Amino acid sequence: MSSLTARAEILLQTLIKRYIADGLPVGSRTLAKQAGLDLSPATVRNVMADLEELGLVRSPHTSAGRIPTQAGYRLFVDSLLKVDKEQFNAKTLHEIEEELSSVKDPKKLITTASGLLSHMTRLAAVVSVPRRNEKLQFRQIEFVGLSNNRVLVILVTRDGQVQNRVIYTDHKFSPSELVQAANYFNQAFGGFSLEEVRKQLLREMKQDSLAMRQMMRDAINMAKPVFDEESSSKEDLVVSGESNLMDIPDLGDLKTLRRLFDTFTAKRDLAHLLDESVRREGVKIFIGSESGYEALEECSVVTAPYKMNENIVGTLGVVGPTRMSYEQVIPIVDMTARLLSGALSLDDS
Amino acid sequence: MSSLTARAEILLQTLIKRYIADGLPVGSRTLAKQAGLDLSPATVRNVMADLEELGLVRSPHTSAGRIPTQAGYRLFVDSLLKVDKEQFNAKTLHEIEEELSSVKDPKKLITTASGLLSHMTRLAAVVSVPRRNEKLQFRQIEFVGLSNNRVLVILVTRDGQVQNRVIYTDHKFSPSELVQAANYFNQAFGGFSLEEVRKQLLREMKQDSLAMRQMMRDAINMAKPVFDEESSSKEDLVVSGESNLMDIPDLGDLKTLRRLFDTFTAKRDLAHLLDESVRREGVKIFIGSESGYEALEECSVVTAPYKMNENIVGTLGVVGPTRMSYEQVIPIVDMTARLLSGALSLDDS
DNA sequence: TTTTAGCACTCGCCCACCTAGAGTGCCAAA
DNA sequence: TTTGGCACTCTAGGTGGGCGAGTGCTAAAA
Repeated sequence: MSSLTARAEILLQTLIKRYIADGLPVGSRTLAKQAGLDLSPATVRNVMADLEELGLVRSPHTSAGRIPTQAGYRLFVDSLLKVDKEQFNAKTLHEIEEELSSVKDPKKLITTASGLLSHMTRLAAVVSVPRRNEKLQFRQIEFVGLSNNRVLVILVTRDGQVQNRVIYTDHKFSPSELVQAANYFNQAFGGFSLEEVRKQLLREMKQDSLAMRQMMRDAINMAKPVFDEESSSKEDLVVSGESNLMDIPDLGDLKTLRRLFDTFTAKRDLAHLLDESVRREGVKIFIGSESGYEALEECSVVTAPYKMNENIVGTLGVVGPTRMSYEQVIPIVDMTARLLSGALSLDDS
Repeated sequence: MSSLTARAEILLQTLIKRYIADGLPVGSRTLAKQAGLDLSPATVRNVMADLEELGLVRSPHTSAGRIPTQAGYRLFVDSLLKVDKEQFNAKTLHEIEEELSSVKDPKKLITTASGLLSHMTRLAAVVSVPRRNEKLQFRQIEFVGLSNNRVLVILVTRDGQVQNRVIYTDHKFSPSELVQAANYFNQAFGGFSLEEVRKQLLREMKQDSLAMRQMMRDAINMAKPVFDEESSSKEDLVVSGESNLMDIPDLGDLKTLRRLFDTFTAKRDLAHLLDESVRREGVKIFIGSESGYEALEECSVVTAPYKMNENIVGTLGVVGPTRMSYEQVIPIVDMTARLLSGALSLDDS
């Protein structure tokens, strides 16, 4: 890739900014005035011809101006775009921070973050709900007998998260049996991480030594499903502000919109996309078909991972038209990820 | 309301059916052929003029055929429409029944029902999640101490539903204190309905007799929030298949669609609408502005309440264009409500 | 060599106009 | 009361011309 002349870069940059601003193809005349380079339209035309040859811009038809191609956007966000981290004033930032920190429940926190994101960007927001962290410490288990040989198993972690599930047993347990089983279990595994507990359970079941009392065996059998479930629980997503996309003229096509909405509902593709972003810190951008999903062809996705106590646990992002204001969206996504990380980490004292 | 002649009724009925089928205004020529009455177009025109005067049909413009008005639809569903309950074959019905009864978790049952509904009708489906039934029997409460004076309160009802909440206390409780408090509470209130428990709690707190031991007081104070919460917990909705509405030409207007989607997201208006339907058994239909919500002006809503052990606990329904196939939608909504009732009631043995 | 002015050309958009077709309302006859 | 006939109305869709925006190219200027 031969590097562009400084002039070409400036022109490309102004073209893209202009196009992002009003969505109309930009002509040489406009561009010449806008760029502040004191060039004639004719010269600009020559440069545009070069850019077109490089595949960075194209004209929708002969007598229209130029619009950026996907490659053009790519170059733009990679090297032409200077993101002003301070761009949204400290006041707004503070409001957001407050709004987030006022929410106690982690699940609600995710929803709130998603809502904020879509509200600020006026685009669709996606936040991945972190799968339950295996590092969490096991605190307590509780068995509650129900009718018909059913037992309600309640699992509590050290930070106060609760998971529960009804299981079926092969015979009826008396209340005191259940209490005993729970006591045994709590003593045996208290303070372990969920991961360790599950591993240990597997081991115990394999051995199944004769020395093991029936009661312990029951306790383990009853508890096992709850510990298994969480590991198989697939990551979920919270989506909000989808309908914002209906106001965007670029996606005016009902067909496109329909596929987009179906993607949001199915969530599968989006989940994959967010997963991509989970590995590395910082904002990541998928432009058009870079996402690899047909439904997102006309869209860009801006994502950033968020952390909980220094571990990346999930990703958030927004989906909008390729012609979105990256300048504004990027810092918003970035900050929201940071603030969410902060809010999530605070509580776990 | 002067009653229509039999002929007028037949014509109106065929007109509406025809219009529902292909969405085009129906002219006198077509209608004359279709109705099987052996009338000339001219005669039909006369009748149409009468119907127009009665406000049952209207023409979009001079040289178009007629389309039903809201009042026309009303009359149609009220007295002209014969719904064939047997219309969808027993096989389908069985499949649905099986799909529903294979789901154990009540929450998932709601989601599944919603999905089925939208899939079968190709419209948007709404199912209200029943607010926690106050008639439910209290079974057990559990207090789990967390860090920083926080206590996790877990409430279990007889049928195995779990509600939990973290509360802040003014001092740290020892594990044994928490166990004692829970024991006291469980003995005092076991077997009561949630409603009774809350009432009783209020009474106890008012008295606050000196004779009351500190431990009981603590127990009551800790438990109270959980019992209060549920009563204030607003009814929630599960919506699915919204994007089906994007395929419907009647709602082609992006503006309309946008408002509709916002309504689905906000859910408030829909919840009210479903509430309307909760009082009386059977299918209820809101046509166009009858719903009272502007966003639903171009839509009809078909709802039916569902039960759990003979008590109506929620409502389900579909939202679609006014020009929907009531003939098909009504029995689907009806059957789904019945089947959901069945599936919900089975489990609570 | 680079930049600029000039010019012919292309294309999309808008508007005005037209026509065909569908359907109506009304009147007079059956 | 019903019907055929007829004049009328309105929409959808197609056509053609003018306008404006913008281009590519060429030749002259810097």
